This record gives sequence, C-alpha cells and structure tokens, in this order.
Amino acid sequence: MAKTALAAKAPEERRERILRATIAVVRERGFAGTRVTDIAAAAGTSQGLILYHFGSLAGAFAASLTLLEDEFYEELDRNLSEVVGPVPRLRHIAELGAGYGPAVGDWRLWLELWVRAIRDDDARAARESLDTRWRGALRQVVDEGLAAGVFAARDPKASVLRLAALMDGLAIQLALAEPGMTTGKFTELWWQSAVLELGISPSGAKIGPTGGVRKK
Amino acid sequence: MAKTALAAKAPEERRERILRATIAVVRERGFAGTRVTDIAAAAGTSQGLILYHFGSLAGAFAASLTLLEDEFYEELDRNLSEVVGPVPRLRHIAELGAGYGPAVGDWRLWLELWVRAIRDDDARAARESLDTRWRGALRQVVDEGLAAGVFAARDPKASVLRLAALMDGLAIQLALAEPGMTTGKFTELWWQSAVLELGISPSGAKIGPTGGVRKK
DNA sequence: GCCTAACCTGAATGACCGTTCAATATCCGC
DNA sequence: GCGGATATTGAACGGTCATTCAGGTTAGGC
Repeated sequence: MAKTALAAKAPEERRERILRATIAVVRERGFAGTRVTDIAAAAGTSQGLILYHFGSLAGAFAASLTLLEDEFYEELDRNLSEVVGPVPRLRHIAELGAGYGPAVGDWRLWLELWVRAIRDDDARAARESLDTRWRGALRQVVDEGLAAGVFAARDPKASVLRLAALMDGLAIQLALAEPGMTTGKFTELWWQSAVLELGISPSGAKIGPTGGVRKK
Repeated sequence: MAKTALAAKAPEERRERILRATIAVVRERGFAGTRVTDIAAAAGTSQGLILYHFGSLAGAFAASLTLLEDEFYEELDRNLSEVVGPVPRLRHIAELGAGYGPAVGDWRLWLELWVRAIRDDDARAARESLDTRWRGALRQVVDEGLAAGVFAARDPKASVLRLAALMDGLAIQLALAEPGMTTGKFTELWWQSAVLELGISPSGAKIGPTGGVRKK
C-alpha cells in the first residue's frame, strides 16, 4: 500500500519537476534560448523523458504555462489574504509588483510570455487568463475601498485598467534595469498614481510603508 | 560623373534595403523566427550579401536597430511639429500611441525589442535611447504646458515617467489584441490619465478629438 | 515470481540554418 | 578598355538540436 502510493506518485513528481525546470530555464534564457538539453539538465533527467511526457519542446512549454498559472493564482490569493483593509491592501499590491518573487513578480518571464503570446496560442491564453485574474484582484480591492468610502473614483473600471497597465509599463523598466528605476521608485510611482486615481486621502500613504509587507 | 554618383550609391541602397527588409521580417516573425533566408527573400538579394555586409545575422539585427532609431526620431519630430500648443500636442501624442504607424506605433516590434534587450547589448542600447528620446519629447510638451499655465503637476518628472509607462502598458494589450482593447480605448484611457496627472481643465479634453490628428 | 504496461534512457537520425567560399560580375581610376 | 577592388551570388559545409528509437528498468496485478 505505502509502496503503491509512493510509486504511483513518482512519475508525477518527475513530470512536475520537469515543468518547474522548464520555467526556471525560460526565466534564465528566454523561450528562444531554451533547449531540451537545458531542461533535462535542470530537471536531472534525460532528454528523452521530456519528449515522452510532453511530446515536444513546445508541449513542455505549454504544460509549464499552466503550472505557472496555478502557482500565480495561489500566490496571489495568499498574498492578498495576508493584509486586510483596502488601503493597506492596495499598498501591498504596490509593493508586490516591485518584489521579484518566484511567481508574481518575475517580470522578465512576463516579458517573455508577452512576446510568445504574439504567435503562440497557449501562451496567449495563459497570459490573458493571468492578466484577467490579476486585474480582477485589483478590481476587488478597489471595490472594497469604494464600498468602505475610502476610495473615490469617477470611473473605477477605467482606473483599474490604467493601474494595471501602469504596473506593466513600469515593470518593463524594472525588468530591463533602466538606469534610475529601482523597486522603491517603482512602488512610489505606482502608489502615487493610485492615490491620484482613487482619491485616497494623504493619510493613506502614511499607512503604506509599514502596511503589511511580508518579504518571503 | 552622373554614372559615378549612381553607381557609388547602388551598394549603399542595397544595404539599406536589406536593413528595411530585416525590420519588416522581424516585425512579422519576431527576432527568434527570423532567418537569413527570409531577409534575403524580402530584400530580393542572396543570403551571401547579408553576411557580406553585416558579418552575421546578429550584425544585421544590430544595424537594423540603428536604422530603426533614425526613423523613429525623424518621425517623432515630424509628428510633433505638426501640431502646436501644449494641449493639442498632448492629445496628438495620445493618438499617436494608438496608431500603428510604420515606426512610431509598431508595438509588436517594440515588445520584441524589449525582450531582446534583456540579453542583447545592442538592443538594450537602442531601446534605452529610443525610450529616453520619447520621454524627452513628452517631457518637453509637459514643460511647455506648465510654462503656459495650462498644466499643473505636482511632480512633473514623475508624471512624465508614469504617462510614458502607462502608454507602454496599454500598448501591450493593444499589441496582443486583448479583447476589449481598441485604439479608441487606448487613446481615451491614456488621455484621461494625462488630464488627471496634469490637471488639465475639462475644456482641454474637448479640444482633443479634433486637435490636429493627421492620419498618414 | 512472472507478465504487461508504464517509465526512462541516451545514442542515432536527419532537418534546418548560419556561415564560408570559390566563382563571377560590376565598376572606377587610369 | 584594362586591372584591381568592391559587390554579389548560390552551392557546399558543419554544427546544433528536436525528435526518434531500440533497448532497458520498474512496478503492480495475478
């Protein structure tokens, strides 16, 4: 029994290890620079196994994207449940974007995904789903704040869209290490925009700097 | 004499044709999908000539980037000189970003450049220079407006950074044809943000829709 | 303890593609 | 109009890499 359960899990674990390795290698070298050999080396398996499980390199990429999605959702939920109240939560989001976490803040990987989404349908679907979820989370925080009367936005839907897009735009500079762009600046620039968009009272900004940041 | 001038120019023309073809192919297939053969076909030359002139495929990419820069600068200057006054000019910028022009608005090419800039130094330099110039132009318009008293920004430098980043972020959705994102929406979302950031009086927005748009 | 199916390996295969090269063609100064 | 330099070609080369394959290994039902 015990043996059965363990044994049955082994191949599945192997599979997942390959997917994690795939993400790691893509993060490092980009889609274009990722070879089957690299993944095999990173996962500690043979090239053959990757093709056995996923049929092709593209198949491995596609499968790794759904793992990426799952992890992103999970981490997002965990992160947001950590902090309560609309203002601290929003501030937390501002800091989340700047942090280079394994799933949420990995902006270079995000850039890769965007470009791959231009031509690959799996990537397109993954990135769209990721983005929708992310905007939904932001939207939820904004709605909370509106309901509580701490935020005032003329057009909340548009504000959410803009704030999400702004984060992507700032992320590009962060990802490319544009001189002058730091995580601190990232957070402050975004936060100021949020203040402006959502009419947050200045006191809100003061809560921010200590508002539930939890660097893993 | 006449012949001399013409003949001397022929190879140079050929060279430029290759660079233009390179840009066109990259636009279509991305850096990762661009082959020497594709460029040769698009330029109507042999593969050999591309290597003869640029040494390698990467060399051709690098050289094409400087052509891209030149064209971008030229087009930017031309576009901005077309319209006078800070508010119409800003509005023009809002519409420029949405337009898929050959040099300015080609957002998919921009995404490609961003990703390439992660690992390629020529691309990094090109994109940084492009971005600086672009932000400078935006900055200039903002300064104009401040001097004229039509804009009021608490922190103009930060506003420029945010407005530039917002455009990039919105551009991603436009480039990936995110459902719901249109050129009209792009323009309006950005414009609203500009209004908010720069404290433009509502009348400014009314000038906008007809303010010197010139679709080439 | 055997048999079958799932798992796994790494060497062999073959296609693709950047680069090289030998052979023209073109041109300009003379 | 000749000669050497500059352009240009396209076929051949060689390396890289995804994919295939023939052959193990393992595990669990019987």
